[in-house]
Amino acid sequence: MARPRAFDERHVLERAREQFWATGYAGTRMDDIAQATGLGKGSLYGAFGDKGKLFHRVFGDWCTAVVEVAEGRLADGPDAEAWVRLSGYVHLMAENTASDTERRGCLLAKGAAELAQHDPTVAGRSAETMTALLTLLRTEISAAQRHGDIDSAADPERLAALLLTVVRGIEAVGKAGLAPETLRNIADTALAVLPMPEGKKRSATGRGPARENQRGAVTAT
Amino acid sequence: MARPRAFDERHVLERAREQFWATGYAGTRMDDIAQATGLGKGSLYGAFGDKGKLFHRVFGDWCTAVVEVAEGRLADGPDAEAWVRLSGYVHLMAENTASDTERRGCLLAKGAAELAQHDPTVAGRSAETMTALLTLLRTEISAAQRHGDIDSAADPERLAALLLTVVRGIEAVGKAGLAPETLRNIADTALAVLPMPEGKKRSATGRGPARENQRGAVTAT
DNA sequence: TACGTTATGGACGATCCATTCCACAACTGA
DNA sequence: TCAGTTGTGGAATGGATCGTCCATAACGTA
Repeated sequence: MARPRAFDERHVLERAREQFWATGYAGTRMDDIAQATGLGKGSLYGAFGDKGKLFHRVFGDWCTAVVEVAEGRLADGPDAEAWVRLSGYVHLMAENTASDTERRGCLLAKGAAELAQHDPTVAGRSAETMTALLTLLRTEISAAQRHGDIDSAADPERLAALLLTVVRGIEAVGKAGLAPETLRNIADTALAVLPMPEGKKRSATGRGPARENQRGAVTAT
Repeated sequence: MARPRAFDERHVLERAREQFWATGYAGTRMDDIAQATGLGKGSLYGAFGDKGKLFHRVFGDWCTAVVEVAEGRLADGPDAEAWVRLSGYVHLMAENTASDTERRGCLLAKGAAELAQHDPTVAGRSAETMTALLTLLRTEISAAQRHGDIDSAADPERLAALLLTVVRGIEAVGKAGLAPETLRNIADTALAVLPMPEGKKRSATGRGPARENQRGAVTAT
């Protein structure tokens, strides 16, 4: 019927994401994206609308990825391993920030900081993402409570909010300049202070389980 | 000797801060600032250099204020009240974010998110600020430990990093859209999970002490 | 009071950037 | 092979924005 597209949409979105991630919304020019993707401006605008729509697309995909990473590690499996999943997730998030040597931070945080105040779409999407993460964490905490790894007297909703705050906070203080090793320690400490059931004991200063290797994989934070 | 300035520098910096705070660095125009302050561009540039220098000035002042707020509440007073000071500070920070109805967030977080990656001045200043806060929190935690309000087996350095992360994290999740009441709960929960000495007991879900009124005062977050 | 110096503020120039436009290319169905 | 449709890329456009310039104003000093 007509000339087919010569580019892969996913690929273009990836490149666009890199740009927005690196330089923020206002800081990236459409020319940058055109150059980074190899597309002409005509194709770019024809396929994605305008700069705002393109960012919303990228931002939305990122939020989806953030939740998917969490879903891949939380709220699925036997109660006996809930604690391991939970601490694995928190450590993973800390590791992501700690190994972000370029200090790009997280596109979710960056986008929200820059645009949430004036852009309802961004504000809404980031709020959705937060509540989704909250739900996953709460579910996992409840599981850990059933298995006796967390004091069942504690309110899982509140602990989930605390953990989410710590995870997002690690990102924030990391961007603000705290050392990578400090960030990893924070994750350990946060897990260590979660209330244990009577009898069991975890040291508040103790190190967490061995952390997994990161191998430079870029994971949505 | 010459014509004196017709404006108050502090006042101008305040207005400039409002602008940067509301719309970020890239998002504010020098014309906006000129209009907001009533100054002409000539005066503005004559007095502050260029946009970058003006922002650095505003950002630096903000960082100073953030530390001063903390200094005004922490690390000064008898050990017996250390815990009260600590929880007062954490609650104050949460309240600031919770009552930030305009969703402006914190200029420190916003500026760091937007510029730290490419602007060494901003990066350095925000890092300094974090370590200053860390020191204040550590001092206060040590005091609380001496008085027996926090388990002395815990590493004050680590607990301080955790609390700082929670405070900054509250700002982040607040900007991302969590409800004000949730933010206040997070502060309570974070304080509740701090390790108590053997024998004493705090409930992980218990509410903190009554929170002070905020009266709409704008405090550096 | 006259002069040198600094402040003022608005017009101006130069640049940057999002978006549009257009001539041309690639493809399909008739 | 031709016509119709959609994709392509780069030039052009129009508006926005940073920073400068300059004629003038306000002050201290001689």
